[in-house]
Amino acid sequence: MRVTMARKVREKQEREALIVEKSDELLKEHGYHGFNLDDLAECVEYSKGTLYQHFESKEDIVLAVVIEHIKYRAELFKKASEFQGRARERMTGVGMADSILGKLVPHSFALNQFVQTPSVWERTSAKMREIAKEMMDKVGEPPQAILRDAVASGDFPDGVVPHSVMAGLICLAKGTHLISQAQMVPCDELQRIASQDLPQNYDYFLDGVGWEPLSKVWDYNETRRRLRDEVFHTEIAQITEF
Amino acid sequence: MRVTMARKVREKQEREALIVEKSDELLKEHGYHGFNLDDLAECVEYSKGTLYQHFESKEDIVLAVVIEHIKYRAELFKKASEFQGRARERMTGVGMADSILGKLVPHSFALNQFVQTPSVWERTSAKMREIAKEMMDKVGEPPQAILRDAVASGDFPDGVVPHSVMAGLICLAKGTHLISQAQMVPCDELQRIASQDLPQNYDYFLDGVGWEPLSKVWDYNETRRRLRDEVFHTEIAQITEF
DNA sequence: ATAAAAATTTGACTCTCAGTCAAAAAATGC
DNA sequence: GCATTTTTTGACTGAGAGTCAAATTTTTAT
Repeated sequence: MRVTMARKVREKQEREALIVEKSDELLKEHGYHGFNLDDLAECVEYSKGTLYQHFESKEDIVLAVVIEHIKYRAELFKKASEFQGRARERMTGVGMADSILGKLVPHSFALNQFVQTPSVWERTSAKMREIAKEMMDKVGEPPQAILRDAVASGDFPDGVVPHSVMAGLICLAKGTHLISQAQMVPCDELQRIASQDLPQNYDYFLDGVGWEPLSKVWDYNETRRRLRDEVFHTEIAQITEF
Repeated sequence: MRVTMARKVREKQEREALIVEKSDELLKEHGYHGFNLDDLAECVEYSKGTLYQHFESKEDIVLAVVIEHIKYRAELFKKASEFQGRARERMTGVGMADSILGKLVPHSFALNQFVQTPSVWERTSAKMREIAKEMMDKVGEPPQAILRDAVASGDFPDGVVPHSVMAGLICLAKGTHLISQAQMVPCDELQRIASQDLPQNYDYFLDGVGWEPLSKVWDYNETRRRLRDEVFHTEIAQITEF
């Protein structure tokens, strides 16, 4: 039966989406330790056994939640890269997208990191890991396209490896988000400063690389203002303070 | 009894050190999920009940292990900050210390991050958290001293907030180490590049900040060579490839 | 429409493991 | 050497991940 099959597949997908959605809520509310499959089963109104029809393990469910966050991140990056402006402005937009994600889905980065802990990762299914990797590639596409444009337009300095710059930016962003959620830091002011000054540090780094136009001849705060109004209007409206 | 008491305290400390040491080994080998207290009890040749005389929970033991890593990090930072040279050279040494730690104790950063997951952190004892925070302060001291020197010597540019720079460096380093241990990244080359190019990215960032002497007038690869030979000789000897 | 067959769902059950605690053992004091 | 205090022990409890045979639902065949 063609029709029946199609409905079944759709229902299965819908239920899977429901499980992931409720898991995200439970994880957000109770953290990983407080998250258990008996509660989840009750919450989605299916038995525990049925959960195992969709996911191989508890960790697999957590990875599915993380994949949703990655998907959202890829969307925001895409939007940033479509901004009309110089390549460096668009890369600034990518950094801003990350900041926005950190505010809209605060548990996102820590959960992402957690699920990549070797002992957690190895309990996820190969299928889910595959999807996660594909989704991560999608995240990488916009920044890579921007880098290509930067090189093509001559804004990017000779002798600098584009991927190295991307690595630097991504590491800077990742480190910042994790520091801002950290329980202990090498210096008390650090936490407040880190998340607050990420845009500034982005500017420093790109100036150091020599990516034109440098911040002394271009007002990137103005760029960020435009990004805020023109690109991330909807997202920022959902954040109480920005 | 004075003498008896002193011996008892010492024995307790020694046993605690043994538990932490063996836990570190077990965690390194089997990861967090494969690490259980029955195995640990057998390994240290004490019963499970005795473990609970020293630590409030499994997570408390993990935090104790992380504290040892932090202690080692503080030592390396201290050594770096005592290098004879310009402030920026010494800060470069701090970055190098982090890279060395990442190679000598590869599971260190991921475990550090893991223990700070809210649901793990809240299961640790207040006492252990206190020690962790004190140790973290020790980590922060050398970089802060270097920053003070940089400002005093005039190497540090006006109008830049010193702590913001420290935040940037720490975030860059943290992000890099976590990326290098990550299971999924936005782009395949990233992982190799990230850890390999951290010194380079450090230079870019500090150039962007405008911290004198800039890398175009000073050879920081030479600085790193000197650090390697003069400061981190012993540590680097323990690493197979650097 | 009905029965047989196939697919899906269920929750009681197993097993592992963190954490407890009463009893045993060891250390201390007199 | 005996009584008291301190320390150690490991059997036990409870929580929760993962399983699987039985129950239920859906599909197919007649």
